[in-house]
Amino acid sequence: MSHLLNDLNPKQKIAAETLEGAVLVLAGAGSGKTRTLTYRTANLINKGVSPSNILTVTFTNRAADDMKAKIDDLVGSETIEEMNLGTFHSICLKILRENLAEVNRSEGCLIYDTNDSIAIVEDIIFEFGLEETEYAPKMIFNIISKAKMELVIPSELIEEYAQKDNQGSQHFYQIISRIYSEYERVLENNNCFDFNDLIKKTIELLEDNLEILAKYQNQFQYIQVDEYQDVNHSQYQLVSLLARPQNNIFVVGDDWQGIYGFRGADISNILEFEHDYPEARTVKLERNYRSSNNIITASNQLINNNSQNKVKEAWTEADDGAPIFVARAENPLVEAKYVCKRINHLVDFYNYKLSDVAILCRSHFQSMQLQNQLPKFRIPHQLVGGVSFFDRQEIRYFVNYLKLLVNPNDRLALKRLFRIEVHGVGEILLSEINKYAREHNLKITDVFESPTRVKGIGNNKAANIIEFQRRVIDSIYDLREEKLPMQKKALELYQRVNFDQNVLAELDNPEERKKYMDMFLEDMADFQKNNPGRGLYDYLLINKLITDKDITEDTQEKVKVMTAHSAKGLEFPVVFIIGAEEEVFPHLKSLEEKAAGLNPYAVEEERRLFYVAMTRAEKLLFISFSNRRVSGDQGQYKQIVPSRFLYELPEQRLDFTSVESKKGGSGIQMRKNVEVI
DNA sequence: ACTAAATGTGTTTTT
DNA sequence: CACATTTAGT
Repeated sequence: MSHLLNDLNPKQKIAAETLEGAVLVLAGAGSGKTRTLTYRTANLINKGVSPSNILTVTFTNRAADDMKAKIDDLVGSETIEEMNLGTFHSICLKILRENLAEVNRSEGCLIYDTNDSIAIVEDIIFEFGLEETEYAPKMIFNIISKAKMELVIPSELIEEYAQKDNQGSQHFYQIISRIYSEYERVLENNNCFDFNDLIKKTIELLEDNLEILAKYQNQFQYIQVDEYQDVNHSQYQLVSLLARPQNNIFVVGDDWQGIYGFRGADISNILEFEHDYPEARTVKLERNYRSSNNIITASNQLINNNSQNKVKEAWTEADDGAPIFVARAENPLVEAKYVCKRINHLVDFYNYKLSDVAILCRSHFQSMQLQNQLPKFRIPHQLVGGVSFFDRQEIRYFVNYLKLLVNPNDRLALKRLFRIEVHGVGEILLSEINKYAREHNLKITDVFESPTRVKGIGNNKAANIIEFQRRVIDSIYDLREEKLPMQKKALELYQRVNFDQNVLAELDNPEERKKYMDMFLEDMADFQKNNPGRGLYDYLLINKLITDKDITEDTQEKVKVMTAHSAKGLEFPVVFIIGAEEEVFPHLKSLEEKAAGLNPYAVEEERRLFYVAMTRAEKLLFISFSNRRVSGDQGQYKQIVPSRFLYELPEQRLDFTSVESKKGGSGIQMRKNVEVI
């Protein structure tokens, strides 16, 4: 199998052949880092390492799937199943599921997403009688979440944060610490994990149980981590814990592409790898195989405006290629039309396919204008990320029934069902019911049996609650006992609670929602067919962890629209970056964070994100911005300042165009080289 | 006292 | 334009 490594260049080969000890691969965009990682894995297996002894961590599920497919080509599919390949979250979930009792959870334990977590915090704040204006649930959750990523427990929170934040008083953090500890208690009671728990609880499990730690350390003889620049403190701790004592740890990353600071990612992990592992071997992959020289040169010049960089070059033997097309549009509508026209032009005259094209934006909302215009130009498109199928209201509603079916302890799901189904009882009465249950040491569903005991609940309201209890809760508890295939079970529940009549009919557009519900039930059937032996529980868990589910299925001829974040790791012959404007890209929040001194590197992260966006392009790169934007309702125009990043690109590599809508006409005038910004 | 309708607001990025 | 908060109505 030695020919396998001949596909690699000398540097890549060194990386793929260094199997023992700590290795840091600094790999620029398009330098073949996934390829190297894939070949190294195949090499390990060919050298006799058992696939089950290899742990490979990727940053997204999509990257994991990609790599699986590539390794599959090299070594065959049966070994893939034995390998531990996935995101931190999915790997940790697997470990936790093997040791639920040790982390105070039991069968049926589900995952709370950010919305769920905030809802829990909101309840606690309400229960503690705190003012939501002063203690905004979202803000509190962010603090808790950050603490969990840094492995700070409630009792440590005060001294960790009170001094650092001079605006927050000691008192403020004392209260947050109390909320945090209550939050942890509620999650345990509800038999749930939040995203951070997946990492944090795994570390606690390993630290508290030395034989379990030894077992996994022994299993994961070889550890490989992709996108190491995006690893946060807890993930870093987990990796170093598992890698001991042999420290066969191979990390790949690019400090220029660290864009997840907001999620706790700390690029000093990659910057200090050689300090953490003094024996480490460092390999730099600097040759770019992806983009034209103009794109490489321009993006290099951009990224060198950052102060926090590891010394690294990026070079290519490719030709200059086309210049980078920069366009100023009169307003966002004109900008969207410009993008559409260019795409049609490329398809009609330059032999590009629609699937060659990606449109990247900073924030989801920017894609609205495009979503309107693309169909008008008959350009099929696919929105990647954003509001997914599973975020639709009716799907979210129905998932609550299923969650309770799987995990009867999930009080949040129960509460949401109550809010959906029971009319005439709002926030205040429900908390009275809760209080009654607590004081009399009853389950809340026991109180539902005879609700008139609670003050404020009269006969009419009681009747509604009892009806809810019979139709919904009893159905769910009955169905728990039955041994049915999950899709049958879900369908049965759907009919028993009469979802169509009781829920869908109350919402707007019930017919359309019904269609999505049918799709949902169909998706469950598919899952069941493709994953024999797995049940409803797996289905719910997987949908929590996989947000880019629909990306792989659709390989049709479509233009892809996505955020720069979700474009990471991908490449396209043609890339459009829209909204290259101050306060959009770089985002206003980052500018504010920097101005307030909260995060001096906020704008550097935006620059890295812009760098990521640019380096997705292989041949053609278009960057556009608008001149003015409608700000109020009635035509108040706000002048827009072009992004500072545009000024950081080398002029001689650009081709500047100004785009205006012709008065009274439908066309767009192109004036070439009017001026260079 | 609670709900439903009407107004107001403000919008990062994701596992 | 989707969300939350305020206001009027039952």
